[in-house]
Amino acid sequence: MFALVDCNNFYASCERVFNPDLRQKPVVILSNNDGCVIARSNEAKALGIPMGAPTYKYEKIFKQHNVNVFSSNYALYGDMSSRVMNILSTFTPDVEIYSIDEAFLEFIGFERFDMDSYCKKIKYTVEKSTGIPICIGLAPTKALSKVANRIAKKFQDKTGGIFIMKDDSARIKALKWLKIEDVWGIGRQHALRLKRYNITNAHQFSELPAEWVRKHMSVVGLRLQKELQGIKSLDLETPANKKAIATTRSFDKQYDDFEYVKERVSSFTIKCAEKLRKQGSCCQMIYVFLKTNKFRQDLPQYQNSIVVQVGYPTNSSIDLIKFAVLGLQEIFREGFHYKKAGVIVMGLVPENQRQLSFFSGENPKHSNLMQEIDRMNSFYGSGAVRFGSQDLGNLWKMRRERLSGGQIITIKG
DNA sequence: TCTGGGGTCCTATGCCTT
DNA sequence: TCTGAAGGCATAGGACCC
Repeated sequence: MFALVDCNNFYASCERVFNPDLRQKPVVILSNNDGCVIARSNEAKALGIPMGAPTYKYEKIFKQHNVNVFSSNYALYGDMSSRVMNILSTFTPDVEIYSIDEAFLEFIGFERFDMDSYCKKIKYTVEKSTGIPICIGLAPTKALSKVANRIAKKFQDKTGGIFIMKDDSARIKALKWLKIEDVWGIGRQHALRLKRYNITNAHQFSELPAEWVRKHMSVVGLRLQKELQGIKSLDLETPANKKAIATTRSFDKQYDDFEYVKERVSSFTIKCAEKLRKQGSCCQMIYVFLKTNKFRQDLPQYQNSIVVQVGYPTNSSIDLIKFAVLGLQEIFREGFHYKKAGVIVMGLVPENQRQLSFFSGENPKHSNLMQEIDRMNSFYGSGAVRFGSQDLGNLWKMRRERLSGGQIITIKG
């Protein structure tokens, strides 16, 4: 059996842990740059504030209904998330952390357990120790546990936040209830196509001929279909090292100056290099892109990207900046107002397995230097040590005007 | 004025080698 | 030596997730 444990309105719930006055009140959390709404409490949902709503369009509604609006505070949410995950792992050794607010639990050898009361115990323990409310869906496969979780959450009054798909008739009833566009793994495009064939719920999808699903939705769709039929096709995934690492941001304003964009790209590259070293990886390619503001169709539009082959595996910030700026010079065009740029490092190999080249390679001194920089940044705070290409005057800041006072208290040992 | 960020997997295509 | 089939690899793009 698989359980999907999902934290309710996670970011909003985190803010409430640190400020209990927010209970029963509408709360929304904004994206980076305070651009749009990325999390809402139930009260905010009831006001009709949709996911992804642009902040500026909803300011009036926020004011009208005294909505508590917060900039996102990922350090806080990450810390709360690991507290929840730690507790979950005391209930079964088989846990897959699926996202910041969700985990799959597998129960092998629990046949004699009363899963009803076991799930209640999980829910009670998490909520009591962290203050974060959760819902649990239990079913024979991962995809079905997603469905069960949805039911647990949707009908909380009846389910108490826990739903167990006990037999096949429960499975069929649940799938008939679930709209096709709400099935995990079926996005907008697939939902549109399925509806054209009069497939409107998950049960109809599960009954489609396998060849049709294979043809139109590839092996991914086929696996999903089997899962919904109750045939296990997905296992818990063990955490692997990342295959690509990205740092991309929208700017606070539009910029047309090369030096400004260069500073941003350098900073993104440094961030990527830090993430590489943290994971113990080196990259062999670096992808740089930039684009104008797609929402300003009245202005000339331009976007471009480039993959720069580094030639040797490295995680040296110094080297990577060099290559990223070379790439940027290739794609930058004068006369456009840029709104977003990003850096993605790819072709990752483990640091200790890199092939050294005779003719080119990282300066051996870099490794020690980077270690020292990472150490100082971790001690004095991120950004304590900067590179010449970065904005030394700290001119650029992400807009985070509505940060809550939530503090993380870490007790070591 | 103001619309997020970071990932994964799969397929199609073209080129090269066997 | 030529030819076609088959397989490997890189790349781009689409679809999905949170």
